[in-house]
Amino acid sequence: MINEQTNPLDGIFAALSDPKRRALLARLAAQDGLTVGELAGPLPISMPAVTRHLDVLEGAGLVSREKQGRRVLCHLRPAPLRAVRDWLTDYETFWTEGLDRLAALLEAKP
Amino acid sequence: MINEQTNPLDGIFAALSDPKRRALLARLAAQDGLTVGELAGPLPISMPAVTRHLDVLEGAGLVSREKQGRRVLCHLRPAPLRAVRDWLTDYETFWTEGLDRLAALLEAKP
DNA sequence: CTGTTCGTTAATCATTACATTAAATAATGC
DNA sequence: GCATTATTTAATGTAATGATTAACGAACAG
Repeated sequence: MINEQTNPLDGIFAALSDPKRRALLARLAAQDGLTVGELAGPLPISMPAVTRHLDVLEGAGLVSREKQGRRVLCHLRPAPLRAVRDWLTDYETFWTEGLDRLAALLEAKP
Repeated sequence: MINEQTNPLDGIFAALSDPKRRALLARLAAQDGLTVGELAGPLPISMPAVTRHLDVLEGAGLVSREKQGRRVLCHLRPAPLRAVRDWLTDYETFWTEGLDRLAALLEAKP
C-alpha cells in the first residue's frame, strides 16, 4: 500500500530527465505533428536513437504517434505533465506557506 | 549554444524519477532534519543505498546534509523544484490556452 | 581506552539506458 | 516489379544506475 508497484511519475520524470527528450517535446509543442525524420533533423543523434527516445516519451504518455502513409506524425500529449504539476504543488506549499501545511498533505503520499 | 553543456533540469528530473528518492523527499518535507538512519528505517533498502540516494538528491540541490556530532541531519531544499515548476508552466499554457501561445514561448528554450 | 553506534567508502555484481551501424519492413512512384 | 524514402528492429558495445556486503572512520558512552 506504500507503493502501488510502479508509480506513473517514475516514467514521466525519467522521460523528462534527458535534454534531448525535452528538446523533442519543445519541438512538438512549437509545431505539432512533426515526423520522426523532422524531429531527428536538428538533433545530433541518429534516427534510431530518436525512435528510442520517442518510445520512452510514448511510454510515459507524453507523446503519441500516428502513422500516416509511410511517415509517422508525432503529437504532444501534455496530460502526464498535469500529474507532475499536482505532485509539485504539494511541495510548492513548502516554500510559500510553512512546513506544517505540507506535513499534513504528505502523510501517505509517496 | 543549443545546449549549455548540462542543464540542471537533467539532474533534478533524474533525481525525482526514483520513487525511493521521492519518498525520502516526502519524509523530509513532513519532518525536517531527519538523520540518515531515520530515513533508511522504513525503506526496504540498506543504509549505503540511502547514502547514494542522498548523494543524488544533494547533487540536484534538493537536499542538504548537516553533520551534527556523529549523525547527519538532512534538510529539504525546494529551490530546484521551482525550476521544474517554471519549465512546467511553459507547457501548462498548452492545455489551458492554445498552441500558438506556447509556440512563441518555446522558440529557443530547450 | 574500548566498544558501540552512525554514516560513508570500497569492491563487486546485475540491470538498465543510450548510442551506433546494419538489416528489415512499409509505403510510394516510376 | 524495382528503386526510393521513411521508420523501426536487430545486434552490439559501453556507460550509468542501483543494490549488497564488508571494511573504514568519526563520535560518544562506559
